[in-house]
Amino acid sequence: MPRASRAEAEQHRRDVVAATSRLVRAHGADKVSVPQAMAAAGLTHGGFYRHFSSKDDLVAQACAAAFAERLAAMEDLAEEHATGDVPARAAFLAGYVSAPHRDNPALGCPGTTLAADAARAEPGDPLREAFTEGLRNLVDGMGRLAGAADEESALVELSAMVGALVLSRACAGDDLSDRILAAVRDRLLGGEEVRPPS
Amino acid sequence: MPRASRAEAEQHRRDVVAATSRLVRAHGADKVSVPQAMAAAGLTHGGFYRHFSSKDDLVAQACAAAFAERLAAMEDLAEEHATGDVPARAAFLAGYVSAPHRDNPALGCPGTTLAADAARAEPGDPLREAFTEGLRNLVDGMGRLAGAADEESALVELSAMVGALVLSRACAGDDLSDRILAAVRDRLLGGEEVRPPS
DNA sequence: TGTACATCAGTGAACGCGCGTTCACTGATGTAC
DNA sequence: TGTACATCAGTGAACGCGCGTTCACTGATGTAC
Repeated sequence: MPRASRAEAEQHRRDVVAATSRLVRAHGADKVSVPQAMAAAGLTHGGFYRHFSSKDDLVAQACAAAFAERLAAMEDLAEEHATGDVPARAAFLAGYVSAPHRDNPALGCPGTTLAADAARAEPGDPLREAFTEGLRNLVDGMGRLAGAADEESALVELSAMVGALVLSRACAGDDLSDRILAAVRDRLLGGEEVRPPS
Repeated sequence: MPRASRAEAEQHRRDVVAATSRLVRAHGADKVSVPQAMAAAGLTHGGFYRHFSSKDDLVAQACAAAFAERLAAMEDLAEEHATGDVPARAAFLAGYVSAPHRDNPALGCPGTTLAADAARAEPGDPLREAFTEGLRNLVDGMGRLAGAADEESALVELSAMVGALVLSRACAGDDLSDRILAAVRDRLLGGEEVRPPS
């Protein structure tokens, strides 16, 4: 594959970002190498620097893509439940604080999987910037889902949700893991009956 | 230093674990190398395998030490406030969900700093085991601080606290970081007046 | 529409580096008498 | 208490490996006429 068309090349770039977005959520930024990221999109590592200025650049783009994906899912959920009997907020929450989300970090919220990597990055680091912007959008999105609740409520809820996911993943396999999810889900839903999103 | 006495050697082992406990909380398990861990205790890397069976073994011991340290601090707090006018729970919480804790991960709660590493470890991994046990003890300790509240409440509170710390660290430098801490602290304290612990 | 040529996406070998781990060695510590 | 010797904590060089990054090269794509 010595020369792809511009459209193909652009698609390759998107493929690498999408694949890395999943890999990095599952394994952490440090555990995903440039050759692995390229291979996940069917390419060899040599062409990497025609698409990205550095590995940090790719990771930051992967983080932004993960947040964008999650926001899109939230928008869909808001539309689905706009006229239904189950509030969109409850559906979102029940899907978020759940065993499937715990067990599939690769497709899960980057707020739970990339926070540690963002925290360890320097303040000027592109990952830090991407994470911060993504988190801001996520908080705004939650406010919209809940019907313009105050920011404080959105921040408290999101903290509990993220903390529950992070802790339950860290002790997955132990009884405690399920108890954490159940406790936070029940408390945040306040006893509401909820059909989990499909 | 060709041969230390047994007592010295045991002290060296403890020094390495203590130093690694701090390094690993600040930078993550992957970013701390065996030579760095040994150097932090004034040793060279060659003698490492007389003390530890592998790097994973050291990291697990460092995790356990970090939890033990935190639990000891909780016990002290409980004693200090046993007869005071400020409930121990409120003092603990105010210290936990705070800018100093956010800005000093090296000495902070391993529940916030090592959860990501534990989550990415395999279920049989010694780090996973050490984290799970430490977390269980932390939950129990919170129950005792709050005066035998139900486990569900302790789990919900701890999730919110950990989530707030993790997210605020990931966007430190941005306004959002302080707002997260303030929101969770205010909500959990329910408006109580609190003197932060020294 | 054809032709000539410059561009550049992707390849695969190579670079220097730090990693976790191993090992022969040193010499003070610990022990047996 | 003194002596002889085995033990072993710590040293520093070395191992194979995978990392991020660079580079000469290939040949289809894109463009100018």
